[in-house]
Amino acid sequence: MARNLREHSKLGPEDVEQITRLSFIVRQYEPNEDLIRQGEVPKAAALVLSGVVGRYHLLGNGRRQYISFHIVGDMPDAQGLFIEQMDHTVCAMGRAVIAFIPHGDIVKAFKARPPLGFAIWRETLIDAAVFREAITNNSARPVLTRLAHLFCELFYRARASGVAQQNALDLPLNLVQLGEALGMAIATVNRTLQRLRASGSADFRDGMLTVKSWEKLAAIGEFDPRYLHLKKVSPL
Amino acid sequence: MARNLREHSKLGPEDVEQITRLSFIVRQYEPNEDLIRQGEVPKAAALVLSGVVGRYHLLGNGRRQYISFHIVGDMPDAQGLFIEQMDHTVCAMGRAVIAFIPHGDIVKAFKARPPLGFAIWRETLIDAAVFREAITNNSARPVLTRLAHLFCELFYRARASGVAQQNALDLPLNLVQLGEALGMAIATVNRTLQRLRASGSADFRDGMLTVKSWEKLAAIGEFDPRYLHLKKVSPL
DNA sequence: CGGAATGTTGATATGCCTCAACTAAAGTGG
DNA sequence: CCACTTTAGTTGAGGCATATCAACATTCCG
Repeated sequence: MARNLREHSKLGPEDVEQITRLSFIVRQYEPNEDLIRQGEVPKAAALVLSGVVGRYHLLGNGRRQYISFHIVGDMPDAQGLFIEQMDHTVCAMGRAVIAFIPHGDIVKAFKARPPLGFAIWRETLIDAAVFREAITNNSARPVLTRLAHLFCELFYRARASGVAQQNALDLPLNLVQLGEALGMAIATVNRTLQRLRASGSADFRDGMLTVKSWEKLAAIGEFDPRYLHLKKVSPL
Repeated sequence: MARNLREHSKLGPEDVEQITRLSFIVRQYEPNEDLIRQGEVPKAAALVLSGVVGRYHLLGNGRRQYISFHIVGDMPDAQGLFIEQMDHTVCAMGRAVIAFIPHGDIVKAFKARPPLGFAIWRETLIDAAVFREAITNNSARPVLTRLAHLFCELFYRARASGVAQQNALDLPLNLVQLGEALGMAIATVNRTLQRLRASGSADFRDGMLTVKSWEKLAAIGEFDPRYLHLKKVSPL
């Protein structure tokens, strides 16, 4: 948690120490299991220890719209600290290990160390920047660019968190879920994935993303990482 | 500002008093004038006193993707408090009057009255909820629903802020901007507007939205206001 | 071995985009 | 005050990207 917050915020030793004093419980989730549902009132904040979690809106027809994906170190429902009722659901994409930190503890830590509160605030603000980019991605870009952009973002963030291997990333998503994130039909996801492969930029299969050429992928995805507000990362 | 924060957060008299002590400067903007641009580093936060402002991403082809619209009482760039560089531009849609409050003053106010900080934090979190809804709206809903949903949201928020007349709202947008917000071509915006009119739910023309039947409009837009996390508003 | 989940492919349909022409209103300069 | 230009909106025709549907392949698992 400290490492990830430091990826975007300045924290002193006292702040880090304060983090280590937070109480928490850990739980493992199976693929597709929900951590917290739309309408519920969270009492603790989730911190991803391993795996990938996603957030989604439930649609009228029973389908989902995935909003964002989160990897190690992310707090996918930090907004629950000050918004009582969940307006979306958080679920494990693959198997995932999650730490839950009681809201009360976090707020107490803010009082003791305001910079810690600012760092978590900042985390929620970066979250919002990612949402903004998703609006643009899904509204204004053709499917190939859209898919490439998502892969760029996830790979870049994974590199920043240190969970990506040199050029590969565990991404436990299937075609349906990719489609529900990007607003495209499953058949289109499939064909677009093949176009990406053919371009020699990236290969996604069996929940594993392999970046063949970061340059090409970033070009296809029109990816500019500044919106992530992270420290510089060498992408490859 | 106090009225709008209270629309979603509890503030004591001391908090409100603290707000009145903030220093600020006021400026009027002409339609389409930018308040702050992508890449710039804001030193003050904008508060909308009158008019409508929008946020947008600049796309490769020179077009825009509008991210959100903001009305009286909103702080459209509160995220600038903790994110140095703007990843999008904020501009006036129609004529607008804006108050700028120096970041330093706001942070000082947080130190004096933490609930005030939490209220502004909460404001940025509601912002994020609006973004999430926009992702779903633009990715998963057909054009008629999409347009109706946007109108529902803006009208509902305007009612909460007290700027809407009984059933009408000044919405200084043209078809191009509506299209750039919803990811649709201008011709489609036009035809969809006509379908809305024909449905007897709402009429938008010359920058004025008239809600003929809130029930119908909310049904067409599949609108559920809970994601706005406001106190109950009687919509009509 | 059968069944479920996931991915693949082709054929067809369609919603929306693009383009282009036209109207209407508003602003501008002689 | 009137031609002229500009801007915003409207409409129709045609095309295309993507959705939908259906069949089939593959893998996994009990």
